[in-house]
Amino acid sequence: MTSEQDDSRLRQERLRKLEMIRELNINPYPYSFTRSHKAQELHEKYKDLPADTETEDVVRVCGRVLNERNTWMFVDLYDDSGKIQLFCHKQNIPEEELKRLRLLDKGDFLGAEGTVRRTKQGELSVKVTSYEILGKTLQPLPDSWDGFTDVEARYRHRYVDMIMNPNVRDTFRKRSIAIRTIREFLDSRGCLEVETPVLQVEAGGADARPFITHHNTLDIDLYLRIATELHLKRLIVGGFERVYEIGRIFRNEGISTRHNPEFTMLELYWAYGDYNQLMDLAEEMIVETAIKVAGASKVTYQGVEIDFKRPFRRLRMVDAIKETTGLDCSTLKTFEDAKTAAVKLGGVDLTHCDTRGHVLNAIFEHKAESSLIQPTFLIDYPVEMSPLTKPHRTNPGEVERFELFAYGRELANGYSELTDPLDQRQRLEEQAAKKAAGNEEAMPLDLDFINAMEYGMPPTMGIGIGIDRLVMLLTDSASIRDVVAFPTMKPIVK
RNA sequence: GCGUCCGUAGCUCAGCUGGUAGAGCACUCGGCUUUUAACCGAUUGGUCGUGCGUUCGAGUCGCACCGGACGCACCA
Repeated sequence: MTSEQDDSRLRQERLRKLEMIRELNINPYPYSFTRSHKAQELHEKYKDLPADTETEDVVRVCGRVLNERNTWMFVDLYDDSGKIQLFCHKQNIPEEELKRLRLLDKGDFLGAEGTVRRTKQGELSVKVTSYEILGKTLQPLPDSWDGFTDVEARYRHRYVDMIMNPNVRDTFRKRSIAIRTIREFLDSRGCLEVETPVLQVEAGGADARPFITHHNTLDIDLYLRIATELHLKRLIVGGFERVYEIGRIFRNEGISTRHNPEFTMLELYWAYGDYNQLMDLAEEMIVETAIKVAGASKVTYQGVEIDFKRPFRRLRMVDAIKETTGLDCSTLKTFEDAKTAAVKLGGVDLTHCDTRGHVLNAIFEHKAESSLIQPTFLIDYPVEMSPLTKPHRTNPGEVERFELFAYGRELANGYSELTDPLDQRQRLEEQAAKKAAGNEEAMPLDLDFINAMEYGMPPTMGIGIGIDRLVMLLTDSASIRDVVAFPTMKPIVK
């Protein structure tokens, strides 16, 4: 096991110092501190101050001590805007107070007052005349020489990760910017942000295994939602023409660098539009988000340049298959034809395929998906794997669905929503039959959803975007855990 | 669930075909210093992931287990 950051020797030492601070009648955990400037503000205000120059300007700064040199003569103080150096010298501070600095440790919070100067070395500093401790640390921070690199420890103690690794804080700021951009984009287009139930009697709207929980007084099992789709569409039925939810989704599946059991999805439903208009809208939103987060529509992800430049390529699934395998799907009339062709290609896992459409999708996933590096809308899916999607207006057996891929990964899924209640009932009954036959990922029959649709639903376009995966791409994060502040971890068994 | 790799001091790691458990950093003490110290000196710190086995002798070899990383599978 890795360190729990509780080495008793180092902690005891800090407890000893804490005791000494208290014996001096100093509160090591005071109530407030009035600051005049953040570090960044000082750097901006005094950017033209020459080296080895003093000012008379008195400032008050506060933050966390992360480094100290020359026996506390130079202290690196960090706030959430950056670093400012403190210069602590007996010339300016009473000697006994100067000595008390040694009761501090790296990691402690400190407030200081003094004048602004730039040192001979060119480092902007606060020449400290008085200081106060604002929070004593008991746990030692990781070695700043080696950094905090243990992958497991970083995720388990994310707060330490954030203290030690500025890029981690930066990633979460960017995540916030991404979500805010999307909100503003949608709000400015008349979309209404709504909230729908997390706890559901049946978990529908996607193919995934749900988490199960229990309500005590009702004495019933409930599922955590695997999608927000079915409730958002009820809102469309209810008369809201543009609704969206940025919500946590829970799926009881494997954990990997691209999957966290809980993740954040944007789902948007917009009446009177179809999947063609939706692709235009999605492009615009994603490009705007990329520019706000990464500064440009072009980003580098894991060494590969990804250009979110409009328009994104639009590629029919059957054409993607043809491009990479040479296979003409129109010659595959039946499930058996498709299976035979897939076996002939080799390397296609058909374990969960029970229809022609699923086989085509498997061929795509195994042969073509990883080659979709630049943003590409894969369009026109087989009807069998899309029970909530409107049939294609011209191509039999297909539906008006797209998925957006970038770096070979799925980012979004959208379609012209199925609005025919009779067709919907039939498709969900087929799903329910599969579920009854043991397919854990098939959708349950949500009769109330069908009932809602029987009350009438306008033509609607709808999309789901994996926010975590989008943020991964825009922040060059290799793992979904890098963009989730507190990723799911196996508990430590003692 | 399967495969590959990994587990030695608080951290980063060394430790050869089996033979006295090490280094740097951190911590503590001391020194030096009115502009950079990631300095100098000394001390402290270990059930070598756990268990069993082979052996005169195991950090090292074997087996099992625990934990982790990555990949695959599952999953958009």
